[in-house]
Amino acid sequence: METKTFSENPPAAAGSLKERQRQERVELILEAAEEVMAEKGYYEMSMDEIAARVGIAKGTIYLHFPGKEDLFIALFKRGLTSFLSGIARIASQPLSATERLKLILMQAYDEHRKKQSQVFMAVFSGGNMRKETVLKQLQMREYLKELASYISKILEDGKATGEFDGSIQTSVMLTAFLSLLNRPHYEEMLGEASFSAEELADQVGRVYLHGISGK
Amino acid sequence: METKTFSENPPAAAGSLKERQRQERVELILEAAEEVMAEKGYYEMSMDEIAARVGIAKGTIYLHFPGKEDLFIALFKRGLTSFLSGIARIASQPLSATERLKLILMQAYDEHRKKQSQVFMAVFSGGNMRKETVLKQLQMREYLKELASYISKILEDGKATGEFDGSIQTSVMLTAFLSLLNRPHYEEMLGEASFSAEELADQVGRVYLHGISGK
Amino acid sequence: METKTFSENPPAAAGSLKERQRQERVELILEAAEEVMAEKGYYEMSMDEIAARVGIAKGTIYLHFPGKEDLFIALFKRGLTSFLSGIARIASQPLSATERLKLILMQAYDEHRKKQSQVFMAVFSGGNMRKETVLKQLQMREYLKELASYISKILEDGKATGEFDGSIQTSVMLTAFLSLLNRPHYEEMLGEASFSAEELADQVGRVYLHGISGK
Amino acid sequence: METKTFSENPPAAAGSLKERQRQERVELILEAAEEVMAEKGYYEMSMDEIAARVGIAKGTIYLHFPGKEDLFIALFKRGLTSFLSGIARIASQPLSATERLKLILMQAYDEHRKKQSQVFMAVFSGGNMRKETVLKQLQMREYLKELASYISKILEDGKATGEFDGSIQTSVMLTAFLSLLNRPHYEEMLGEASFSAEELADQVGRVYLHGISGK
DNA sequence: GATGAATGAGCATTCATTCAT
DNA sequence: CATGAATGAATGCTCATTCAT
Repeated sequence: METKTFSENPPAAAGSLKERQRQERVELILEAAEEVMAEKGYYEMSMDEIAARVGIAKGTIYLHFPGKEDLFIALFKRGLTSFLSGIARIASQPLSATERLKLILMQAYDEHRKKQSQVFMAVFSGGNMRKETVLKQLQMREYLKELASYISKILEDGKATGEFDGSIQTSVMLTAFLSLLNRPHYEEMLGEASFSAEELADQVGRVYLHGISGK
Repeated sequence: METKTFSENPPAAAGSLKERQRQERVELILEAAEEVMAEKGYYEMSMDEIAARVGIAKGTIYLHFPGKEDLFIALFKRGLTSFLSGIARIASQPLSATERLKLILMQAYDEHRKKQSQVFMAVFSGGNMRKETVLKQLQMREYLKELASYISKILEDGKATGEFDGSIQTSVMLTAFLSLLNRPHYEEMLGEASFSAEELADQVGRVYLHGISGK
Repeated sequence: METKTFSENPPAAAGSLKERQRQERVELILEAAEEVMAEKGYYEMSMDEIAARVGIAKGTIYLHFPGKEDLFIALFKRGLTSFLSGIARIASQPLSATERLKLILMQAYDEHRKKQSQVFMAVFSGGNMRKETVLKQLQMREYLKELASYISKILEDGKATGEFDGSIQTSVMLTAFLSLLNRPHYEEMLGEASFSAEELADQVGRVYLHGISGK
Repeated sequence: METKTFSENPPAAAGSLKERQRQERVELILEAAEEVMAEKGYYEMSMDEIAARVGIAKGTIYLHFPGKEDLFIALFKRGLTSFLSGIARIASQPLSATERLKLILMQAYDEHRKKQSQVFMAVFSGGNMRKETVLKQLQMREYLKELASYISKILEDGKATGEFDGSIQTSVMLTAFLSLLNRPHYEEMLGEASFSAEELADQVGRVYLHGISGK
């Protein structure tokens, strides 16, 4: 897809050399921003520090992003997109709905993607940014809806096959699932031992699927 | 001689007039701060705006709180304490563990307490503040542990009576429960219709207790 | 002397009870202010701290002094007056000009009066306060002139008796003498051992009187 | 190819264009600060006013100095260094100790250097700043000691040649000399006519060297 | 008279954003 | 294009002064 129609610059067709370099730059910036964001959160992420980590001048960031908020939005989209692509892959696998949900949990808890998740989970869990900032960006909604629809689809699938309880509203199931996705950090606050991604996914999966009730 | 009665020193229970007024002021400030905090989050909550909303001078806030962080801490404690008192009441009722959890969910989703919850939920969900700020305050940990212990107690009770599945770790149950407590705002993001507190509590409660699986 | 014509208050002739108490208050405030001033200097001397040290309310200070500057002025006058009375006593003694100067030096270096001296020496050595603050107060000039005149008188006396060199202008002698009066604190900066008041007065006196030249 | 010449790194001797401009800016700021400092003292020297006088934005100052204190320290060092360089030149001249002291006095009284002297004299005369501020900066001590050592050296020289009285402690001589260095402003307070630097140096020199005693 | 809570102007400092080079 | 010096609005905080009680 990605039919970019931006190449109107005089010099050339913005071939692939320049463009590739440009994309690289953007990528580096996002990576650094992600790092800082994960370490310090939105408000303590300074453009200076990002630039410094990339090794470019502060002004250069503004060549690629109109402002700090926009950089964050990009970060968010990137994280979500990456997450989504994983979800999409999982969603399309010929597995039971149950299996697919478990895989998604595992992906969410995966340390590897942690930083990226952190960025958009931060938005989910609220309080982290001016809400307008985030919501004003309509595209974000679209991405979120896409995420929601993938999961809803799985939930509906499950209902159809009888795997899941048809009497519970899908939106509630979805909501609860999303809540559980955000790898909890109460652990650290409460001083509990951390679980591995697998363990956590397994146990949380059991709660989500079968509840905490004894039979 | 010096037959001092019990209320002559200014700092402590200084009669009731001054002290009452003082408490009122503090309350007003906290209320305004809570509002701003809920609207904009910690970093965009400015002392100026709080003062303006209360209708007092900026300096007055500093008569009651040493600084912005302390004001936040107070806010946090206030929210958590209020929440905790509800939890404590519920926890002590002669109800089944299951019933008690449901009541707690209802309390958490109650619109009335929403803003207060938001403040300390914000801390839960992280990213909102410099972690040091929050964690340096040891009492906070204590309060959080108290919350955790109330809920853990109920969970253990349930396990003992056979209501809950003894093969799932209490810490996981707890973690999942806390995650679900935070009234989800994906709703608004996803444009879904909101549920009432009762409905939400009921449905989420079902998921938490019995899972989403069909029988 | 002190023929105060301020007693026009309705209640009474502002007898001596009220007035005495009033003077006591003023004295206590000045004492505390002097202390703080000596410890922290003008700008870090806060009305709050002074009030706290006296054990009165901040507002009460304003019943006796129109403002911080005025309090300082009073402090200055008090120190200078006290110093002056010493000078006056010394000046009037039937001693040689030389002896009298030595006594003045000793008084200046006397640890006992240190705090009081510090206050007005601070003005001398400049930089400590907005110059206008000090100079706007014309009376200060008068007091300073009085100090200058006492010393000039001694210097002239000395010239008359041949004790002092008539070819050096009195104003220079005066200026140099005043400079030497301010007990130096380079000592502490330079890490030198401090002298006692006597030693210092003696040695500085020798320099001032006979110069550092070998004969 | 990258035929880098010897001056490509920004931080260090970055060529001469940028660096020169930078030094100019720093110089302008220091000059303005010096002015304000001389007029109002440390506490009433506001960053705003300095910026305004230079004609730059407030933030720009912080590009060159980490904070107000540091700006002051720089000011102090600058004044003292400048003064010291003069002293060093004088001290090394093949003149009698007496002559050298006179030259130093002249330099100190020179109107031209007045403002610069004022800054570090302000530190000398104390009261002007939180003592910690100044003394915490160890280098300051070093500079002061260097000044003291230059003068002590001259004094010792004089004693060795018999010019000066060997029975007076060098530290006292030094202390007295430093006191006299601070061009007295009692003049202005006392309304006396000011002397020219030469006259003043000459007369004060006579006092310092030979004392005020008539033979 | 006292009090001390309230005021609000003033200040140092930060940082996203701009723009001349 | 890239740079990074410059900007200036915004913010937390202090403290002399006022005034209702």
